[in-house]
Amino acid sequence: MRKTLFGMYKKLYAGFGPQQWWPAETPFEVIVGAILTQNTSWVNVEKAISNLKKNNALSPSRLRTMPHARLATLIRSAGYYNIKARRLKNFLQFFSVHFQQDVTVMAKVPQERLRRQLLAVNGIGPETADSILLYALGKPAFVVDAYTKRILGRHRLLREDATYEQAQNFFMKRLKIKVQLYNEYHALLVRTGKEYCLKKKPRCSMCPLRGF
DNA sequence: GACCAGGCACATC
DNA sequence: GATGTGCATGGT
Repeated sequence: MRKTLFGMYKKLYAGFGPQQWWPAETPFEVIVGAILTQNTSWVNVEKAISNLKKNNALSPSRLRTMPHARLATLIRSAGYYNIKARRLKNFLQFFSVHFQQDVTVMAKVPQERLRRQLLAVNGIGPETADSILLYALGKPAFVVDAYTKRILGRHRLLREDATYEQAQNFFMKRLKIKVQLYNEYHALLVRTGKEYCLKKKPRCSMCPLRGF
């Protein structure tokens, strides 16, 4: 098969199988995780989330009304805990005012409009917004992250310093607009990135994309 | 001890 | 519009 982005997807899927993303029990937990995982490894986020659960704090009302210092302590393991506590609270304020803390209400807003609204929240950038749209709300937003750009860059498909929108358009213009495809593709890119497309010592010879 | 991780806002030029 | 910096823990 000629080099296509769908061909790349098939190679990844053949190599790794389904990734079962997003690892969370509820859409709200997806949103919290999306904010906590900013520039942070997922294992550290898992600890923070389980800590929130253990303290019965993982609900919109609890998080919104909890003192900043308390929240920061609970999410400490995720790093940047002061900033992330503020960002969570920014989102929860927005979530309360516009959607009555109800994910199904938020999901009724048309995708483009909702994306702009999310981006207007301080602390939510393009990747976090698209992660929420795709993995919490099931909307077809292709999520781009550092691994995505690195992999495209290493395969000379796009400059590694391309903007978020450039990388996202690169995928969305070439793939069918399908939630399940976007879901699995991003998860597979992260999986490959973690295991093989490392920054300093890439392990290309073992990568499912070798020879692509 | 250096390097890295499923970013983002903000300052400055 | 591009480029630099602060934010912080925990694993390799």
